[in-house]
Amino acid sequence: MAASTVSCQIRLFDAKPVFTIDSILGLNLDRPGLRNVSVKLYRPWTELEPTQQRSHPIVNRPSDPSSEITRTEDEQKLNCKQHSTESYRRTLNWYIGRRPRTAFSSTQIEVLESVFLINSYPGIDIREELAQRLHLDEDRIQIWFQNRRAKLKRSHRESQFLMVKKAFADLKDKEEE
Amino acid sequence: MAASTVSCQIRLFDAKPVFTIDSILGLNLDRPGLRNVSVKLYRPWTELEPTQQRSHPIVNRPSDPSSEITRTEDEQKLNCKQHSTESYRRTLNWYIGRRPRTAFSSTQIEVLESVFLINSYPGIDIREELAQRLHLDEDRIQIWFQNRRAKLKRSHRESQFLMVKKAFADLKDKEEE
DNA sequence: TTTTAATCTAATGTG
DNA sequence: CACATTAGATTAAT
Repeated sequence: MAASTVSCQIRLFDAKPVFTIDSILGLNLDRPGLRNVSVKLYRPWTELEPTQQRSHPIVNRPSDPSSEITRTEDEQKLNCKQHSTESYRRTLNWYIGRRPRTAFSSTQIEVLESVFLINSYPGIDIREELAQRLHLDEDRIQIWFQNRRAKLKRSHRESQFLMVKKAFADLKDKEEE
Repeated sequence: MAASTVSCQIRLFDAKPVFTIDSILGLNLDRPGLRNVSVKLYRPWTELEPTQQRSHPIVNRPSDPSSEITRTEDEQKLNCKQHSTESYRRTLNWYIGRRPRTAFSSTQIEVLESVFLINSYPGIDIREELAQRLHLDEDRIQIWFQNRRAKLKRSHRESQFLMVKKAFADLKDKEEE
């Protein structure tokens, strides 16, 4: 397996890992003309092959379940983690082979929200039925419920934070009387 | 009998599928008011406390009076000008529920662009340092980089589109010869 | 009208 | 599955 060619691109970012803000600003201010230091910039999307670029399936039409996009193996290959810990590598994978964003219709959202009201942890059976009814993949249903739960939790945390904040404010007002 | 009331809430999620999707949808149609799950959003800036945390929520102060290029001319104009309409704008923003648009100073932009040149995905540590240096919230820094990446990507897409377009045009010219 | 800060959320990776 | 993050899309202020 001639797999050694894969890793070279990733190496570029690990090679020069540390730029302090000081150095960046120094580079910018002191030598404005010399900014073209041969540092490989991190612009993953500029290296996308045209063949992989999907046209623009921005709107996923519900009546067309055949628009399913299969995961490429390239992504797995790029997962070659030798000694990483850099966030760079993660984001690199996120650019390549990302599924086109699904745009749920309002009626789909309506149904999903209704179900969520009753049960925010639908089992596989319910998810499958929803998928069939809404002409969506079961994957999308599952992701939707995950994101929806996260949203609910977030809002709960935030409202709690506001309540605590207000409690403190009230306490302070009382002290001043 | 009284003790059994406690457990019901915890069991909600592993409960048997008492609700079919049909019944849920029926419920949805019959009682559309139930659908509004209005969650409390986190909008701290909408709380108009008399004790302002920031002197100017709209326009940020120029960062360093000590070591900077005197670019403050336009910014001073801005500060004066904004005063008359500020309360109105605040009310409007409260009504809309959107954070007042942050106006970065030119020096802030300069620094951000410099860092972006080197690293368009700054980690939390760099973002925090930038926030401290530029007297901005780390939130704003993160949003700025998100938008900056989107801008770069957009411009890249557009230039690619133009290139493809031109390639087609050239091809056509050749055919006509 | 154009640019871009802000928002929302689908998608992705990790643990 | 929760969680943190990112990208895509849109809104709204300049």
